[in-house]
Amino acid sequence: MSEVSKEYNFTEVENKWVQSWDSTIYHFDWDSKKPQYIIDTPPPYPTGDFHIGNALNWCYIDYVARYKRMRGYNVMFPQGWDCHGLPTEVKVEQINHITKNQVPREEFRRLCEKLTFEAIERFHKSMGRLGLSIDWSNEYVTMKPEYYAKTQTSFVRMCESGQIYRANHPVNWCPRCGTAIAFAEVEYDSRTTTLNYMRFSAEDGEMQIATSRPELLSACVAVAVNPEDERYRKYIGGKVSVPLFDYDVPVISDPVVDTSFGTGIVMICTFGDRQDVRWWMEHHLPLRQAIDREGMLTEIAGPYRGLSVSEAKKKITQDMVEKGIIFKQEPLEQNVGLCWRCKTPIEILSEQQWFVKINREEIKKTAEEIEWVPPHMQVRLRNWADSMEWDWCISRQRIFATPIPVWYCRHCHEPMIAREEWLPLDPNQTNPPEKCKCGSSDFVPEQDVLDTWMDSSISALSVAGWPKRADLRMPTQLRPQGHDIIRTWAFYTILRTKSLEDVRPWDTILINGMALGEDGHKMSKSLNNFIRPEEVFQSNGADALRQWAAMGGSPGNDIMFQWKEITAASRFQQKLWSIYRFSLPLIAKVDAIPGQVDRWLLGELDSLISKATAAMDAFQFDETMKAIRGFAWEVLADNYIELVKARLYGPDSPEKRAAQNTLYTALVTISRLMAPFTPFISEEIHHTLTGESVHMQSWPEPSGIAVDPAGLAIKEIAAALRRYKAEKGMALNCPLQGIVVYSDLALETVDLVGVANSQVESRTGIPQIEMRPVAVKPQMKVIGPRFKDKSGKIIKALSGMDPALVADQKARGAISVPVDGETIEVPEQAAEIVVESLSAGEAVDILRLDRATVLVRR
RNA sequence: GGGCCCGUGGUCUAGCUGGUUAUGACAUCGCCCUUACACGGCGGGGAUCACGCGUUCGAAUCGCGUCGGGCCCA
Repeated sequence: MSEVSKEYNFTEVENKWVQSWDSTIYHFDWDSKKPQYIIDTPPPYPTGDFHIGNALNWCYIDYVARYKRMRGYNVMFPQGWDCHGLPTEVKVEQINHITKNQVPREEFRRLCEKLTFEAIERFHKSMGRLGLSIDWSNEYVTMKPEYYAKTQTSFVRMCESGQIYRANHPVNWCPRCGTAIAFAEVEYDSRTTTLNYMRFSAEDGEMQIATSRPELLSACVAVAVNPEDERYRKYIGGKVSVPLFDYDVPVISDPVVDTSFGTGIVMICTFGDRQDVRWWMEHHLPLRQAIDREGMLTEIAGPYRGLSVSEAKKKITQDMVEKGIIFKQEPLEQNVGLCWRCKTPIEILSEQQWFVKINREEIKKTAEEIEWVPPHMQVRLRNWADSMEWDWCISRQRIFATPIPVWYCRHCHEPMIAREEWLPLDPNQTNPPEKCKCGSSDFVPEQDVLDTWMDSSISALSVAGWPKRADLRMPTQLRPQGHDIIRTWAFYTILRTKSLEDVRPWDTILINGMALGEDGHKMSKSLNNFIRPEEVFQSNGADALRQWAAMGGSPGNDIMFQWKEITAASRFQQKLWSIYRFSLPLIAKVDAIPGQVDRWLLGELDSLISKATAAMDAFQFDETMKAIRGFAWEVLADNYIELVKARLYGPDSPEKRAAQNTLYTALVTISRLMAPFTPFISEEIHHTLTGESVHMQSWPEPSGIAVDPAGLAIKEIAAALRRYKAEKGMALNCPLQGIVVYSDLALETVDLVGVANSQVESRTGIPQIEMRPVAVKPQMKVIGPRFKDKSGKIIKALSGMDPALVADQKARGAISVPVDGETIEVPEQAAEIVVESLSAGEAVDILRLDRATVLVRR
């Protein structure tokens, strides 16, 4: 018991508990009668580094999980791993010095899996060190057959219900990666290109058009002008000839054409940009594909066939300048779409791909059924939904991903979609056990694979038991995630859950901000503001990092990482440790009747519990921690302990036992309130005091004790005496000649004697000194609502009245205020009187407090 | 060009269903080693709450506008 170290040794304590905790207490109980609280935890991409941002996300989830468990919920805090994806493929190629086409598909996939498993292991270690209460019995790994069977099942079911289809449709295409990508994977960057002015010959005269993409000339399918544009009205409905390639295209009109851009005439190609796609669909134009999957020009480009886009651009421009077709060039600032992965400019190609239908209205409606924390984040999802123009392209031309369970009949070309009972499967490894409708059993496998978001967008369903469990636990209760993936993960999850099971995925979505570096920029290796959680574990421990995550800012806002916050957290832990170290040999869990000061402390503790509970229910972790810190530091340590020290050090008595028990209660309660935030130090304290794990306890309930005003008065007197001594330059333990406290609350003196180290006399009534009202202080919140627009005048009049007169009237219950010649009666609460005391030459100093007056003999 | 968010002492931050003494941390200044803690205690200084207009008896808080910053998108 007396072996408590002076300094809190976080390394020793945290390592001890990491090793001895039993993680099965965090397992979800599928048969429990308690209300369920299932968390749809983000499955991170494990091949990356474990960084502060990950830690922040998980801290938020862990606070909620631990709190809800303590509140009596059957909590599932599962963890998944979103494995598939191009970054892993690239890494495997680098590590093994191969390209994916040099080894068999299966072999390449195996290499990717190996790398991923190793990465997951590293994450496990860091997560354990962070003290997360994860339910590892519900871990999922998207690259494992038992998970991707679910992805495939979802694909098959959505095909059956017509929500997934295969079609020739424009897609965003990365020529370098050789794959289709979704809008969510397109980044934008501004580049300077050239705007070329060129001549097209029309039936009567010529039309001058401006384009930044002359290499797409052979893909030109129409020329458009604004119907309001007087200059070109006569051409509408006619034809023009495409130069160099010499074929006719129609001149159409469309109000979207910007008359002030270039010449006001636009060349429509299939496809230069998204606007081209819109026009192409609206005006039912033909398709002329001039670029192939490798980013080379096709045969319709004639002599330019086989050139890359940039080579073709150079060559065509040069030829047209020489022939006088291009007559003017100017620089143009333009935003171009890039592949998020390799930053190559994307092209829009028309491709045979698989698509998921997007029902914007249904998604937005479902989003409304979900509670968004903070609420404005829902707007981002709505805006994103409204900006979607085509369906979600889900096929990818990659290897490390969930295979699309489809074959094509070599004879009739009909697709054969796998049956659910055949899953999981890779069509490249197995043939369908059935013949095609046409009778043939000769099939070509689908080589494309599914977008990785197809895996992770069923996370909520998966953790809730889909598709096997008869008692599907949908909706889940909480989705915690960052605001950066609202348009992807949140959007796709809502879409898929609604499509597959016609329910919302979650009751609540809690959005966290990004972790910023100390320079205020998003934490990244390239900016060199990158902090590893391990650094903090080493220097200050996991509890300190967890406190930073809670206190750094309110949820939804970006949170800057700051070492000084970590230091402040450590100091608080040290403070708590000192309180604990002081208390341990003195406290006891005994029956005792609390005195005034004890009831003040217990009342404050009650209000702390209420405050913390309300804040936790609203996911306000910063408020909760702040309230706990404030209580432990100011209320408990600096005031209560200082007041009761004399009792605790003194001989056994009912008063001593009351202090012992009160302090014990406060410490146990604080350790429980802090358990969700700082699981290690809370456990150390709680376990030593009670012999039980804090993580098996329930959340504290208020005991219904109100703050005792007498106790509060004593605390204020003690503070005033400390201040008095400080001002007089006395040591704090310097005895005073004698103290008399006057208060109607009949104050107990036991603690005041100790804290002042002096004789204390307690009297009721008012001391024999003169008190003079010197000013009137109008109370706006009383006057304002009652007298509305007259308030200003009343306030002015009140302030100008004789303070003695007002004090007199106030004592009688109402105050008459002269305003504009009439007299208005205001209630006595409308004014406070500022009083000055006159010591009248007496040999005492007077300390005037709200609840007491203190005379100190000089 | 559009949407969303933000702009509070030197720095970071809370408050923002309107009520006059604006929260906390770090930093800073003065005093104090008081039998848990100097990683501590006590006391102090420091903010026209970005700017302008408006609503209101009253605005950090509500509305409009301007400027500055961030994120997402076109």
